[in-house]
Amino acid sequence: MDTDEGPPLPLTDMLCFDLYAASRLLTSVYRQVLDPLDLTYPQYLVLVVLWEHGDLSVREVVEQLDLDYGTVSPLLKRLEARGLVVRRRRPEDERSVVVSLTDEGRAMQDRARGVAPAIGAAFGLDEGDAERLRGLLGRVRTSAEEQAVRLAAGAD
Amino acid sequence: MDTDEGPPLPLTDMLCFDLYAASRLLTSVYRQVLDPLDLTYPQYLVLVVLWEHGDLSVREVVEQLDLDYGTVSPLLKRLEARGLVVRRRRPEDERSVVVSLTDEGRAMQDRARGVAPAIGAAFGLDEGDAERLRGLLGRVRTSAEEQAVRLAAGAD
DNA sequence: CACAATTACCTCGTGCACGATGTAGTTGCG
DNA sequence: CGCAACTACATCGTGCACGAGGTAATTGTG
Repeated sequence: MDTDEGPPLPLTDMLCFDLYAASRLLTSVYRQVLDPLDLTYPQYLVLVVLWEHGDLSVREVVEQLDLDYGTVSPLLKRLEARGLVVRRRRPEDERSVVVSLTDEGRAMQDRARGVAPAIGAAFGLDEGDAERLRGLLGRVRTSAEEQAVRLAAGAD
Repeated sequence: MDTDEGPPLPLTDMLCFDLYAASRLLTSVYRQVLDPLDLTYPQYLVLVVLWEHGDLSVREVVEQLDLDYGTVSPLLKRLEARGLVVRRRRPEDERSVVVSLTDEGRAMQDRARGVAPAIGAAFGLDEGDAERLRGLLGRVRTSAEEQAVRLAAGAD
């Protein structure tokens, strides 16, 4: 057992702050790039998964983005108000709502062609380092997921 | 000729999503750990910098956390309402507001002793990988900062 | 001294982000 | 069938997070 309490500012706190700050900073780069398209980063993410997968239920969007219904629901409402997507109840299961791209939503894919390169430049990493970063983040996500479950179980 | 526009889902999009998802996930772990203390993650961050540096002006808190006045101001207001900090106008410069810990704010440091280890477990990285991740994130932050400036200059 | 520029801070509006709660619609089971 | 359990969504309240816009205090300049 390790009773060491570590330095006054433990690495984990700093590491988490780095992650938090880097995430906010990249969102701000997205903001600048997406501003001409009048899109936010989460809205862009929804469009990305729709461009890739076509029609999706709200549930599937929630799963793809790992977000809450309470976040995605009003987000889709705004995208629908903007005319980029439509929401329809599925006839064979009236609980389910299918999200589909409109023509304007599909056209947005062309207008967003410059987004990824600009973000790539923001990272400033070569392919190897980018892959390394992805690997480390993937391990963190897996591990944090487990820890979240562990804590939830412990605080029953 | 090179008409290659890259894969349909470029790595940068996925990498940024990984960062975004990892950041949210770790915040959710913090949420579970900080919930008994009735603190949010940004509130905890403010306390961390105050524990380390002692009295700070609002400006210094903003700089330490790389946040906006519009974010920090109400955040400090809530911390003051909870009795963890006090805000006083600096007599020699009435524009400046000094944030100080109360006794209760200092006492919170003891109660928060378990936070860092729990977060460390969430990362699930050994010291070497943690350092590597920090290094990569540091480079991303530097590079994204430059790109942000570049874009701001380009969109004048 | 006047007064423009700057600094430090606050407030407001919009959009996430999530937990809690509510509500139709569907399924499972005696 | 009757009805409890479950699923898919929506809504609400709170707290960031940031841009825009405002105010008071200080500094710089002629």
